[in-house]
Amino acid sequence: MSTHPKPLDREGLLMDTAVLAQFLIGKLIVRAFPDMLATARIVETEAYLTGDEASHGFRGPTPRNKVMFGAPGFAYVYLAYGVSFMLNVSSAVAGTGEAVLIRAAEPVTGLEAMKRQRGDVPTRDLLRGPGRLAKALDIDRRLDGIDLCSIGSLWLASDGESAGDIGVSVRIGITKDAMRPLRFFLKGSKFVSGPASLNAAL
DNA sequence: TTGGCGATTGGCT
DNA sequence: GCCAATCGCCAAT
Repeated sequence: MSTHPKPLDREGLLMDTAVLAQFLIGKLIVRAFPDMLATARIVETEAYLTGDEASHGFRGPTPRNKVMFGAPGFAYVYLAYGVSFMLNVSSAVAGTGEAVLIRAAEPVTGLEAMKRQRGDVPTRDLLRGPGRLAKALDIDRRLDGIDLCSIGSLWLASDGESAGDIGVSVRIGITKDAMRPLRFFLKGSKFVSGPASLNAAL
């Protein structure tokens, strides 16, 4: 039984959402499976802001997106294209509808549990892409609204290691407000998703 | 009550 | 590279 990594402090997440998206690169996401802990290092995120037409929060709070309008550090989980779940971290003070999408991560521990969820895929592809990440970590709407700053079924932690160089690009898969530089990724990581043209290490 | 629309993925050409 | 699958959400009827 491995030790449970200490959750991030909620107060420490109160910052500009685009900055939080960069802050989360290199942090750990921890999933408690019945038989083991799975952990992964976040390597790719996107910020969704107030006044951002690509954001689910753009038209104000609804039953689906209400977590975005709550306090920071809670999970906003939704189903995309009727096929894939997306994990977001709520950001900014309550009343503000902003969030950070977790797009990809590098597996660290609990590979067996994650491969059990995903089937026979290469380790590199386990958490490469937001839908794959959610599937590997068994994340769905049951986890919508859970506290990511306390030990439970899913939380965020840090192992104290610095992230490395962070790259910036436009966000993937959106059509509105498509030119904003709000996607962040760990330069050189083979666990990052998206086209090589966006991931070039400049 | 309805229908148009996705913050994607995997399979096929 | 192209595209269908699949379904919850929500603005408009």
